Amino acid sequence: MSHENLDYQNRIRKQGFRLTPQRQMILDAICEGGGHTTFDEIFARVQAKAPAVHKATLYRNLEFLCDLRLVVSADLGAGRKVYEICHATPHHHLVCRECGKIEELAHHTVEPFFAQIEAAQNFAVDMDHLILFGTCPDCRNNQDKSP
Amino acid sequence: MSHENLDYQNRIRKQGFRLTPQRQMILDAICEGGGHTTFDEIFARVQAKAPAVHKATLYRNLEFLCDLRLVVSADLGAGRKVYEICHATPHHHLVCRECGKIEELAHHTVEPFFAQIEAAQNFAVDMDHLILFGTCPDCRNNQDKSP
DNA sequence: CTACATGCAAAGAGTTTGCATCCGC
DNA sequence: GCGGATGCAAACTCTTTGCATGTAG
Repeated sequence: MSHENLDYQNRIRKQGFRLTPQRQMILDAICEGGGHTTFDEIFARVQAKAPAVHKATLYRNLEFLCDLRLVVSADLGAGRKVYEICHATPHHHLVCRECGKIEELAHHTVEPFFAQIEAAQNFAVDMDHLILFGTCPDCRNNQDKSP
Repeated sequence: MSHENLDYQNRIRKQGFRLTPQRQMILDAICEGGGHTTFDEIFARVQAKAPAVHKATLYRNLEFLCDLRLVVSADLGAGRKVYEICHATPHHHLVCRECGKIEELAHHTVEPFFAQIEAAQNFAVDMDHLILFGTCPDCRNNQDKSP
């Protein structure tokens, strides 16, 4: 989940914006999440390195990085929101209602489903970040054992 | 989108809860939404009839009605949350990003997709209210005409 | 008459904004 | 040095909670 190959330095500077240490640390902190990270996790990681960084700066920069499409955010509902480095291929998530664990769902699994909706109803679904709730394999096992 | 056939009076009273005028008005107001209604819309409709009804009462009752499964809520992300009367069959929605229009998506279209995920990853998707964003047929036509 | 509900106000959490200062370019 | 970015604090919105009063059953 590295962001080194994104040429983010130039993509920020090209438009007259500045590559501040805070922005670099924030990008690093999102990468450390290994895929999806909450605001609080990012904030904790940044603060560990630079305690002076303010929450307002993180709010402003998450919006900024999303605008530049260096980062994408996904709203899990119920106030839960996660951020991750933006990659070329859209990908999706399965969120367990029991334990909160997040699994990945490949885009090629989702694509035929969207295509089917388009064929049937002429509605072009455009979700680069689908979130599906349910029960993960582990929790399904535990439920079977203790009904 | 009537709720008269839900036997909601008894379903509330059976468990020792009370059928207050406020609760009736709130149920009515959700129905008026014709499918999905935001908190503010419900509040405005209730206040039009009874200005004394407090926001806290609406918060408490929306949670209460969702607990009793008389109402379901769907989180559209970005702070957008809608409520509607709960019906037997789960149903899903296609939301147009351009015009905001909401179309229905039949459950039998969605079911095989969930089954496929379960077969592949052993993850039991449990969404009785899937929301998919995209572009509706009308807006797709308009886009073609003016690129 | 009893316990659940309501209205009110105040507290709480999460996020945004105005402004002086700072610093990348 | 210019203009964008930061840190700070205050403001703001949205939601929840405690409590006295009201009222459905």
